[in-house]
Amino acid sequence: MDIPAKYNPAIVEDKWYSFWLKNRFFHSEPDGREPYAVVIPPPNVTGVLHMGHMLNNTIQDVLVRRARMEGKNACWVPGTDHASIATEAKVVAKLKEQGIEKSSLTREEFLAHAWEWKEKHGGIILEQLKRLGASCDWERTRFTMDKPMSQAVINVFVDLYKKGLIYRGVRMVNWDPEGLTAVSDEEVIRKDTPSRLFYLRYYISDGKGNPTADYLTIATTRPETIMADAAVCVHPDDERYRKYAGAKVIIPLVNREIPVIPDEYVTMDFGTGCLKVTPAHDVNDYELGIKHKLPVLDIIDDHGRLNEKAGLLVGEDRFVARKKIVKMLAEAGLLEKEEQYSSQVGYSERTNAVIEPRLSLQWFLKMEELAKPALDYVESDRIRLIPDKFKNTYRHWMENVRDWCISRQLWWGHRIPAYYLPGGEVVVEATPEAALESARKINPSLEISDIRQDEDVLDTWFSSWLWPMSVFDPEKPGFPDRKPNADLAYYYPTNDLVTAPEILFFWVARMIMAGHEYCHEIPFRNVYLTGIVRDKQGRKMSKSLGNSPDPIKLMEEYGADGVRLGMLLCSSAGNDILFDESQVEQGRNFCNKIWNAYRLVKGWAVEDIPQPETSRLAIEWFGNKLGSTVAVVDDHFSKFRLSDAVMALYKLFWDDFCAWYLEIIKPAFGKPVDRKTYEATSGFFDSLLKLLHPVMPFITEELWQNLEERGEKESLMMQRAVKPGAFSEEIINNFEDALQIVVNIRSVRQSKGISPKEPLELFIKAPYSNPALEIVPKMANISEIHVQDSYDAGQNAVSFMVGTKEFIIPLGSLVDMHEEEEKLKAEMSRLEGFLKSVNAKLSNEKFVANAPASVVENERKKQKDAQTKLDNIKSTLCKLSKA
RNA sequence: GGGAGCUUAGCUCAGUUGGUUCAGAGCGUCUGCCUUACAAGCAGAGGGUCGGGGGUUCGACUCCCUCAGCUCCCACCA
Repeated sequence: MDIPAKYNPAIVEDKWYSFWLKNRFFHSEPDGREPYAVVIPPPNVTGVLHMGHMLNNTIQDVLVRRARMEGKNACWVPGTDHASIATEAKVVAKLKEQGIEKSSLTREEFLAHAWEWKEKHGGIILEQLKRLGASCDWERTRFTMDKPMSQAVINVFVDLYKKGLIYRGVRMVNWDPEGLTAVSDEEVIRKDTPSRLFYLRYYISDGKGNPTADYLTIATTRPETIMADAAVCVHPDDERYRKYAGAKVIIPLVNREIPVIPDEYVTMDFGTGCLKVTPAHDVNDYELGIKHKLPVLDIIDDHGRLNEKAGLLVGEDRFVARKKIVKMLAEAGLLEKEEQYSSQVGYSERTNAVIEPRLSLQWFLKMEELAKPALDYVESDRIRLIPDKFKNTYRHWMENVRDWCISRQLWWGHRIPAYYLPGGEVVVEATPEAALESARKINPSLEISDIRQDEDVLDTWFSSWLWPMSVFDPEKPGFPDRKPNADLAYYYPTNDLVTAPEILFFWVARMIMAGHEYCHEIPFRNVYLTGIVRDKQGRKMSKSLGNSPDPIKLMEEYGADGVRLGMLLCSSAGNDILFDESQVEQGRNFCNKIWNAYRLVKGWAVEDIPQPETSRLAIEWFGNKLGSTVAVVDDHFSKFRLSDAVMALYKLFWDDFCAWYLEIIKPAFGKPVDRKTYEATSGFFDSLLKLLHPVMPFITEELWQNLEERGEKESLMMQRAVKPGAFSEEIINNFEDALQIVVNIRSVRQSKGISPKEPLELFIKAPYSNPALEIVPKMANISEIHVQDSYDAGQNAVSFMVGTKEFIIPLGSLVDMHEEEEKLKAEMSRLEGFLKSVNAKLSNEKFVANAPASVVENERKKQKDAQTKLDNIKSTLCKLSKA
């Protein structure tokens, strides 16, 4: 035999992927068929494939390939995201390695570097997806900063601004002192961080700015911000501090007077019940400051260092300053005590720097109006979240939505199309020329050089929220009334979106908003939320932990199909995935199983000889089994129960097809197979390959191509899917009863140490008729089957039951009759107990009255079956005791 | 502190309006096999009082309450 015993994915995968590409099988254009569209969650343009991508894209590919085989016009649009902050951080780091500081470059120079980086690394992740077998329409590959895509972003900004939904305002933002940009609330990760709580003395002023002997003690974790204090706040009901109403205290070291103000915000039993209010550096304090009209003093600069307004420790980093000021306070006798304290500190998701709450001028998008219809779509199930538990989370977020800070102090991204006039006025237009025109309405003498464009770029998500529209028709977003182009009209709304729950709000919710605003439509019908891929210990896989396997290496070792199957087997929607290499190993083993089944069938000589009855029976059974399993698999897929669907296919192939069907029809070694059986088997193989193809595209294509002569442009991926077939439960049940008999006989052999080579006889109590019984002799090495009224227990025997029937195998001296008797007695008492509970149920009038008829009927059947079994056992026991 | 969710076999998970012989699957484990498709394999077996307690019901893994443990989201007491 010249087919190797082990499947080698390496030599197969490249071959077929190139073949698919060459024939443009992935490409889609609008036509008369029903469309099926999926847009990829665009990965970071400079990213590399990680396990999350593997899972996500495997699922998308399975869905897309299935739709394609169902005859739909499937279109999976790939692309990448410019990921402004992440990419800019990478470019900055790269430049630093080369000894170039970002600050030494102009915007244009920096962007030139960034584009160069993008051109060099931008394609990597998409190339990696090809290894996985992703059937994306690569001719439609998009990048969020492509010219037309960018234009869409700008147009939308202008449109929303003109609708009054975008505004500029001073807000407390999450400042990332490392990335030197504001980040959104969602990009801040709160982590329990051990810190210290310092108790500081603020002496009461005598009214002339001099300290009295009396003082208030406040607790703070941020002593370095005392220079920015605007007040000390106490609870109005706090007896301890009532007498200080209207008093002033003196900030330690700084010696500036600030008022003591009352506010319910203070928690009396935390710390000392006395709170220092620092409006510029804390969100709550800022709110308090507005309420009590306190002055705002900002003492921290962009880099997180104290600025000249601090007066003390100018130029020191905030954390260094903290240490130093504590020392100074201690030396001045103003530090009462300090204690360990664990508090929630915000960290930047991108740079991991401690977030500094900071006041700054930013662009915001009003969310309330946009959120309302987006919530309705999900509430009314026009958009389905899978699993639907995420509806709750989604609702909670949409009902408490806050305005979206959309400006970022970066260069890599879509530059905000706002232009400032010398007089400070702002105009927002899509182009500098249009801006000038608008500006001239304010001041007719202006020239283009007089207006200055905003330096900031837009949040990345402000472009990705248009993705499902702009990949098809970049002109459309920004112009709600324009007619969609042919692509958008045909593919939109898309069908399924597969993404991670962590970006449900970042991305999914906002796409729904944008879709409503600009297409008056939903962007997709189903949102399948995958789990987070974690390692065996439940830790999220991440580069920093180093606990993530390299997907490319994994595919090299186990094959893309093996990895795909491994990922799918353990992925139920919304649940996190505890990744273990053994799952991928299982996938590889399954590939090998398929490979060897093919090897077996392909190795047979076919001759025109009579078909054995056993083969006819097996063919009849497997045909029915296949029909029923396809229905089950389709049902699982329709409910996005992917791992169940895949497992059903796995068992159909491994257990039903290989372990039973092939073993039954397999001719003796060296003997030919009859033509009828061969052709049926070949047909089954064809169906199985079609069923498995969406899950394991490479190996199935390879085998399908070899199964028969194929045309030059024929491909399995373009074949029609196998439809659920009509099936007879009776045929399936009869056959599977026969299989159960085989299993029981094998089990008897194993437990009694009888070789499979030693033939045995089987006795069945009449009446018994099951056409499938014919397979038993071949599969269990039974020399004769006797169906007769009674079995004379003159010789020792073991028995077993399948259904309610009893089967007996005479074993002579091999069997320990005492042991058999004990076994039967144990079974008898179990059955008696069971019967008792069934009888109790049936004699309960309430049960008979209240339970549905079918349930009662079933109890009656249980009763009858149990009774039959019991009778059988009793009569056997009786014979045993006679013998 | 508010909200959501989870807890079923050694591991990962199913269990679909409360009712089929319903306590399941895969992997792992154990036993016996290198039986010419496959040891990445074949055959067989064992394994759980469904987190604890209470309640509703003729009937609860399933519904309610409660306790314990875990996860996530939101808000944050400085």
